[in-house]
Order: sequence, then C-alpha cells, then structure tokens
Amino acid sequence: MVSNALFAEVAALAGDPARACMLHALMDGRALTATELARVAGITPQTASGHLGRMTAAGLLSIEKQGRHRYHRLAAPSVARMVESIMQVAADLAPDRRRFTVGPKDEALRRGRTCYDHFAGRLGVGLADAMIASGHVEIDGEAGLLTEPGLAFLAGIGIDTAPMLARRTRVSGRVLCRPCLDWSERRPHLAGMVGAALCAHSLAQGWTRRLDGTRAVAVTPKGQQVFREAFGARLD
Amino acid sequence: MVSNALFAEVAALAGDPARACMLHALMDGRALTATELARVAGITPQTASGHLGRMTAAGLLSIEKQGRHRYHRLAAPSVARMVESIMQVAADLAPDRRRFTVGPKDEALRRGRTCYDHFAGRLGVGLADAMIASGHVEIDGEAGLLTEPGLAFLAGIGIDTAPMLARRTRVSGRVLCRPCLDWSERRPHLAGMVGAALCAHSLAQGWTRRLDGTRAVAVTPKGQQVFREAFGARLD
DNA sequence: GCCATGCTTCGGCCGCCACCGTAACATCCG
DNA sequence: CGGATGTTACGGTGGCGGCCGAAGCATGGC
Repeated sequence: MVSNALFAEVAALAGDPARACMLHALMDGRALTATELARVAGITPQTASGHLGRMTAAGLLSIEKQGRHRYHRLAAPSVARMVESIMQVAADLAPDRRRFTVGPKDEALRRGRTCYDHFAGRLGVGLADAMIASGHVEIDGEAGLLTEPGLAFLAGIGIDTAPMLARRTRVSGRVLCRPCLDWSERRPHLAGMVGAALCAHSLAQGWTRRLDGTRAVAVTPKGQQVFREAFGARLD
Repeated sequence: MVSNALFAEVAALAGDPARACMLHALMDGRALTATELARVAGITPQTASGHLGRMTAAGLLSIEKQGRHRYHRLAAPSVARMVESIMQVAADLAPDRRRFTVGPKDEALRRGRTCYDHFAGRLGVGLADAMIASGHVEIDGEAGLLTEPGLAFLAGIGIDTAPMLARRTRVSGRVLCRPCLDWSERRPHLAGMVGAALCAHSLAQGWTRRLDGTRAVAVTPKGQQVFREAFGARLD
C-alpha cells in the first residue's frame, strides 16, 4: 500500500477528542480562530494551537491570517466528507448509547444547522423531503438527481442555475446532486451543488440565519412562509 | 454534540498503523482470520488479537466463527465508505510524497482490485469510462446515473436487473448509482448497486479472478474479450 | 486421551502525546 | 512607546496504549 502511513496519520489526527471537537466546529465551512476553537474543545489556547498546528501541517486545515487573528478552516471538501463519513459510522455503531445530552443547544442543532456548505437537521431533511415529494429531486440514499422541473423551480425562487446547467448530464439532461445522510435525523438531506446553492441563497435572502456564530441555523418568519408556500415543506 | 466521544473513538481506532493495515486488507469485503491480518500488518497474533477485539467491541468489525477459526469482516458498508473517504483525504494531502513503492504487488493493485464490493484501479476506471462513453452511465463526480440503455445493457450481459428496477426512480425512470473516487487513478469508478452487480457477475462468469487471496483482480482472456467487445473498454 | 493449531489473556516495558504553566513573539490600540 | 490581546514555543508531567513473551482456553485431528 502506498499511503498506509498517511492514512493512519490522517485518521489519528481526527481521533483525538479535542481535535474532533474542532473539526466538528469547522464543519460549517467557516473559519474560526484558535481561541474560539479552544473554547469549544474545552482546552487552553496553547494546547489548541498545538493541535491546529498539527492538523495544518498535515494539510487537514488551512490558515488565513488577518491582523492578529488566524482563521482556521477545513482545507478541502474531502475533509468535510471524511468527517461526515466518520460521524455516520459513529451514529451507526451506537443506536443505544445515544440521547445523552439534550440541552437547548443540542436541540437547536437538531432543528437546523449547516453541514459544511448545505443544510442539515430537520431543516435540511424537511426541505429534501419536500423537494422529493414534489418531484423536483430524486434520491435513493447513494445518489441524487435534480429533475428538469426541479431545475426550473430553483431558478424560479431566484437561484442562479447557470453552474448547474453547465454540469447537466449529456444524455438525460438532468443535474446530479449528492445526498448526505443526516446524523441526527438518520435520513438523507441535500448536499452537493444543489444543497450548497440552496443554503447560500436561503441565508442571503434572510429565509434562515445563523445563531450566534454556531453551526445552528434558525428559520425566519419569512423563511417559514417561503418554505411552506414555495417548497410545500412543514418544518415542525 | 451528542456523539463527539464516539466520533473520536472511531477515528482513533482507524488511526493506528497496524489497524489501518487490517482495515485496508478487509476493504474487499471478505472475511480474514486474525493470523492472516497479523501477517499483513506485520505484528504478532497476540497484538493483532487485541486490535481486532477493540475494533469488534466498537462495532467496526464483525466476527463469524467457523471451527477454530474466527473470520473478521467489516461490520457495515458505512465502515468501508469511511475508510474510502479517509484514503481520499490521504491521497489529496500528499500528491508529492507518493510513488514510494512500485513493487509488482502494488502494480497488480493499480491494475485492478476490488473496493469492498466493486472494481477499482485501471479495471474499475476503464469500465466506468467505457460505460460513460457509450451513454450507459452518467457521472459528475458526486453522483451517478444508470440510463435506460444502460439498464438494458446490463440485462443483456446477463446481470439480474430486478433489484435495480425496483429502485428505479419514480419520475425519471432511471437508476441511481454511486461513484467512488479511485485512490490510484484519481478518477471515479462505479460503486453502489451497479458496481457491486458488475463485480459479482464478472467474478462469477470468469471474466475476472482474484489473485491469490488478495484484493488484486486480474482480467482473464475471456474477460478481455467481453470488456472489449461488449463494453468497448480498452484495459491496457 | 494426547498433541497441534488458532486465538485470547495477562504482565511488564517503553514511547508517544495531550495537557498545562510559563514565557516569548506578533499585532493592534491609545 | 507601553499595554492589551491573540498566538506560538518550550519544558515537564502524567497517562494512555502499542508491543511482545509467556501462559491459558478453545477446537480439531489422531
């Protein structure tokens, strides 16, 4: 095997509780400072700095320095997908050991959150369900498909579909997207280009907003209306 | 976070060189004994037993005992996908540090191998390319699609397409499949239901055969003919 | 019953690494 | 130019865990 040592190195980096905490916190695709990450991991800034240095040196994270701050973010989408897949295994393994913490913060995350660049939680699953029910999207757990009406629907709500048109498949004329199994709802939500566009547009239009700099996302009254009337989604 | 400790536990299990070796060896979906796994990892059976016990207790592996042997296999497809995703990150990180070992065994793996339940290497990528070129499959890197002609093609070469018909999507009438980025070729090959059926059928028909109990797969003369004439694939 | 084989358990050794306190370095502000 | 804040570097400590040798259980063959 050519990359066995690298494989173990990468997995070991993700295998420390403190580093795992930081990776989780970075899963929304934003960049956070060392101090912020130290707080979420429950360790001192010095220790966090060491962890961040290791992960950056390995290439899991990338740094963007602004003034006296250094913003850390996931270096590539593949890292986010890896974290997702490990989360998926962890969720698979312990269907019994769950329901530990059900604090309000956890509840907010279950309700809606970002997952690297798209929506997850009941928000993400609810929108995906609605788009499947209306025939705009098809999913079978391993792959997803945006139909022709789905493409028109996205354009209708103001999303720029030019990049999707460019990647429309040659024969069927449809756009492929990636489903992503939700770790809290255990059902797929929309990722890939379609999920990212939906998420970015929702935040830009004020249909949803981030909660105080966390991954949690809340639906605004305006969003409730749009999601109900345009998407046909019932979100709680 | 509800499953942070579990996440770190799972990743840490994969983060040891010896255990990573074993996981790699199990990636073809078959079951191996502790002694075999100890040999591939380069450690003693006692140590291997400890590792296997940990991974089994955590749920990454499952045991099937036959007589005085205990066969270990990956407990779930999600574990295989996790290993794939970590391999992908490892391959992303070090495009330079590669080309270490190019021994004959490594070359055999690059030529063709199984990846849990489907083909990978130049064999897997070549077949995928051929099916894409003939319009039987469409792929955009994040999702895949088996077209109507592709479905007929698979039925024509003797593959039972009943399970695929059952999962045919409601609106477009096509079958979704999962692409899987090849770590040696860096291009997608076919996974999911379609990839698994293709792999199983090829082995059953004698188009391909396993090399002495490893992941490596060789194409038989008969297979060369079938892949060239029916698939239109050039495999070296 | 006896031995061989596959596997696991136990005990001890050793090294790696997470963690923190302290301190140095960088940057912005007044 | 101080002082405050964010970040990194260093030294020391403690503990977890990988590793092997030796011994203890299982299973199958004779």
